[in-house]
Amino acid sequence: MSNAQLFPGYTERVDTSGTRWLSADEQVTWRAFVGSCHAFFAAIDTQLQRDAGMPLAYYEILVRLSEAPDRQLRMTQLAEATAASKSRASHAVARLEERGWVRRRDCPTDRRGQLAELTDEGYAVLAAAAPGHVEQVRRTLFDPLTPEQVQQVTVISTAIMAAVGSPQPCEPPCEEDGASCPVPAP
Amino acid sequence: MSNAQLFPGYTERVDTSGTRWLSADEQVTWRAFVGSCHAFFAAIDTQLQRDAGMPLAYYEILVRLSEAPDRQLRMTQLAEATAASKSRASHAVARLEERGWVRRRDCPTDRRGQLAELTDEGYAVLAAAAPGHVEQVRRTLFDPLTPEQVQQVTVISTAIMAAVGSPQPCEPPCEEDGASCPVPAP
DNA sequence: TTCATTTGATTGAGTAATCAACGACTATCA
DNA sequence: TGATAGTCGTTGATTACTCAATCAAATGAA
Repeated sequence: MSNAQLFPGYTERVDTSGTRWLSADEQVTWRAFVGSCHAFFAAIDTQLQRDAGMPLAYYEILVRLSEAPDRQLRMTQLAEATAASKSRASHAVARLEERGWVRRRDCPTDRRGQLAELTDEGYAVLAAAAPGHVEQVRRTLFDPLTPEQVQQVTVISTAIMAAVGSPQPCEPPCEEDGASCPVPAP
Repeated sequence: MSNAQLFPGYTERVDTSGTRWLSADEQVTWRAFVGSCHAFFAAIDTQLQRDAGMPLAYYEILVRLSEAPDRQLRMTQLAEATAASKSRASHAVARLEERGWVRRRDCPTDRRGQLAELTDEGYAVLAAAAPGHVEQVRRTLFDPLTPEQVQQVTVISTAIMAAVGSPQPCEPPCEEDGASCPVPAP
């Protein structure tokens, strides 16, 4: 295996294996992207863990439930809404249930089904966590960017989402959706 | 706790608690960003796991080692280079050592220190994994974006990194760095 | 009806990440 | 020299995520 093949000097080109290696600029972009995403979500998680005792993934579950009619969601819907596998949703809800923030109910229309329901305590915890979390998102995402850059984040995110082949970016609910006073998330 | 306080109707404003809630547009941006990052890195990990039997975090360790002089790095340097804790680096290197891709050596100048060294087998595994990984990165990040948007990714990532307060985006090494034929990464 | 298929959700095993605690060594300064 | 503080790296416990297997109920075709 030759070095030339493995290390084409950061020039934009295709080698004998047909690989379209990254150019020097693309390397910079890629590493900046990976590094910033890592640092960003680590900071989000650290703040939430410290101030609310939960990671972002759990926070998102509480948010989706808070936005749902009657604060209830079928397990499968919850999994889809949080971009998680059914297994992950099931495990996570089990933990949240231990803390008393979520409760499981039998689905009245499908005896296989389960409804995850946000408890009053869960709602209170979410409401208490929201301001600090939103402030953290603002400080590290919106404040450092210009309005044009924020718009670009939306456009770029949508393009990546489409390329990855995922359903679509998860929209916040409409106000007439029947959601019962959701916490403003994010 | 009032709903008005918790759910200010997606208008941009500050409520009585002083929280700067997200506007409707910001909600869309935030959810698109979170969703696309999640989907993107999940796809990257899926491809690497399927075709090379390792997650991105392990791939990055092999890349940093491949770029280092003598393919060696002190554990602390490796942790910094991969934006990981020492603990995480230590655990990860232990797994990679079990697979024979990395070897530990005593540091000659500091008897507390350990050097993680990429083995020939590890290098071969990395070289074999690189084309598929780079192709995945291209398909899901660079191909769907315009050159201007790619440039914006760099600028925006740098701004976020600075706001998070992390050292700086990890640069790819210069060619005169003494690196021993690194795999082109990412 | 009966049987096969699909869907809904959970479980358990295996792997990975975090956190706090620790042992070993170095550096500094009296 | 000796005491103290700091650095290097590992360990073990806890928690989280993934994957494959499983069970139960609904669906649909013969």
